[in-house]
Amino acid sequence: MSIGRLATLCGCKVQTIRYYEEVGILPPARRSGGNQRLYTPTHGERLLFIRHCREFGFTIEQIREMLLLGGDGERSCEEIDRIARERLEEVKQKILRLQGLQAELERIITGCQGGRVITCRILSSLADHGQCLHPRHGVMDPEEGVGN
Amino acid sequence: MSIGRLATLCGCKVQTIRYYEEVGILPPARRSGGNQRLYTPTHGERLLFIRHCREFGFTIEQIREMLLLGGDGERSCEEIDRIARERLEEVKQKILRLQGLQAELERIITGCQGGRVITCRILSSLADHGQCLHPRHGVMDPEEGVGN
DNA sequence: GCTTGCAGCTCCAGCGACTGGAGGTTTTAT
DNA sequence: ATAAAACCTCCAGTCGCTGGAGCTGCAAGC
Repeated sequence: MSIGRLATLCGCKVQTIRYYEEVGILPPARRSGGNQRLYTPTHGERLLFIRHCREFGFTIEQIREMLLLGGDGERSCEEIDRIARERLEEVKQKILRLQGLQAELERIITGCQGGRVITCRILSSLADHGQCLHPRHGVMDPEEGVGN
Repeated sequence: MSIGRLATLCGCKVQTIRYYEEVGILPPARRSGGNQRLYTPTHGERLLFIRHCREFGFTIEQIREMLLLGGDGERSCEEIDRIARERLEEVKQKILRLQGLQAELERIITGCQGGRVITCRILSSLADHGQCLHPRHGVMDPEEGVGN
């Protein structure tokens, strides 16, 4: 199977597949006489696993670890469980964070009565920390705004 | 006011301030004889506005636009309102997205009974698209997992 | 006046997970 | 045989910082 076909089947880009090979989570493919990659269904399965993990927001390092742990079928799945639970915790935290943000944004947008910029409550809310109701000011995570 | 003092007051790093100057959202400061930046309270206000916006997840480009629009006090605040509402919509979408993720992660974690890796339901769920209940498979945004 | 040490300066590389492009080669279809 | 599409490698760019190297400025204590 060519790299293009694999990309189509797995719903990702050709460059992404080469990137996964480069960072070592997808094993190098056999090459044709003209140096083109030839993939097996096994590669396809692994790539689908990787893509699915990425959709859940696992990092490449977490995926690498899971693939390593998954390689030994007799090993306890404790560690896999831990990684997944860690990710779940992150997701929950981020939801809370965003819900706070949503409330605050709604508050400042509601304040704006649609006049001129000089009296705009959105701008003044953003300018003035005194008006800020935000609970964890300045300690955001790097994916959603400022990370300190 | 030195750059270090400004950084302390605004709760950000010295490098961040220099970065904002470099990308043109914070005007260059007057320099001392020894070429060190000297800031005024006006700079401080602007920096606080920027930091506050960043905590809400506005991009540098959105902040640039808001600063530009805010510069003319007589202008209608329609555009500011639009930018803020766009951001609110993004936040709402991301919350929905993450809630789906949370449900799915909880489902696959619950499936794992803590045996050996070879029978681990977390791994098989991640490997098998057939088991995937995820609604918007493969169309995630770049901040939370895969973006296509 | 001299040293010490922190704070500042510029320039550049790196983060994560890709993405896109240049410039060349191979495969495939007509 | 030829043209188009797909492939190859290598490198730069994305975003918003962050950290480091290697230098200079400045205030305080002796």
